[in-house]
Amino acid sequence: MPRGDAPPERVRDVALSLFHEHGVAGTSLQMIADGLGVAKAAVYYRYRTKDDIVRAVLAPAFEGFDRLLDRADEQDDIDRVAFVVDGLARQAVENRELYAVVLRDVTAAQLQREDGPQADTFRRLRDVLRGSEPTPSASVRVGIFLSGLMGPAIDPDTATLTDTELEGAIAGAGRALLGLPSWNG
Amino acid sequence: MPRGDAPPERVRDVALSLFHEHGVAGTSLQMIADGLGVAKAAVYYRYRTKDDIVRAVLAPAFEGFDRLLDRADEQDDIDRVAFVVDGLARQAVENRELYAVVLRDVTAAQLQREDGPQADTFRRLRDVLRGSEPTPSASVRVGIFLSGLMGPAIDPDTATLTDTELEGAIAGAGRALLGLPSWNG
DNA sequence: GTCTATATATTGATAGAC
DNA sequence: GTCTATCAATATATAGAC
Repeated sequence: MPRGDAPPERVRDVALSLFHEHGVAGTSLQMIADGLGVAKAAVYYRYRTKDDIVRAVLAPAFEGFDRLLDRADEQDDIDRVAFVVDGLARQAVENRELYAVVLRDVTAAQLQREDGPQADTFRRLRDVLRGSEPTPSASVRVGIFLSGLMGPAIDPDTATLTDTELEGAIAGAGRALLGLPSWNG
Repeated sequence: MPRGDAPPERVRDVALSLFHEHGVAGTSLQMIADGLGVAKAAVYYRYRTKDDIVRAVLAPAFEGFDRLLDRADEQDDIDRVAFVVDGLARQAVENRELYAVVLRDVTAAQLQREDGPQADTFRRLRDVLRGSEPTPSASVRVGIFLSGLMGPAIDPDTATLTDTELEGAIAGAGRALLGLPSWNG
């Protein structure tokens, strides 16, 4: 790869790390360019605005959500919630930084609200997780699970866990929270 | 109250609302001054730097945490976790915006890491909630509860709940998550 | 205590050379 | 495709009048 080359994929990687560390609003285009080792204008050649970069960084998370929800639709009603809980646990662990930004960052949340399809995806997620009994208590537990999902993934306290251990622990916690039978008890 | 008066308490209120809506990094001193209806220099007369404002806004949350932990120390071992869960649920509901910023904002989290006492408070919180069996799974569940705590409090989906309902639902979810007997079943 | 005016640095974004 | 140079706007913060 030639010197100074900054393909869109590398821009996304560097931007994601910076978004995770400093937040979207706390990350400037200069910081992204510095992280890539190029000038600002080289980044603007790939993306027209900063918002375009943010959208490109966040998009894979929503593709993951949508794929998971589509497969969940094919499950039996009884297994559906557990299927989504397990899938979210796996995706959150596999892509810790991305999920932390998507689920925590206020600027990212604002963009999501302005984007119809992404807002729909979150609605679908909440509907499925709420299950057959949409009580207020169930809505609260869904909210805790969704916003708590990335907590352990970025918590220094649980940083020593392997991906497999963390994924199992998050899935188990999600089942306990949503009143599902646990896979190990 | 005379025209243009901006006591420190009002600065904190306006700043907190802006931090909650735009994030700490996404909030400028001009925005705070505009929200107060005064010039920037009037805000600087009360606080020397923007960081000072952020610290003044976040401080009450840590005072609340510390008070709760001090009272928890006086409880029997058996009741201690439930006592902290209930207390956190109450405080999160009573001060939704503040807890959302403290528990979600990346810039706020950075300030917390740089501040020894605040980092200690979070350690104490995690230690108590983890309970007598500090397994990795317990650590994960504590992480989910702490980072999920403010999810329902700012979720439009559960915005129609009264404070009492929401507090009860969060406390119940925390008990289910941390393996405690529920107060209502 | 609050104001206007200002200083200096950085922001997102563009123009044009190479 | 990447650069330097530059734009207008905004950032934090200060000086000094009232």
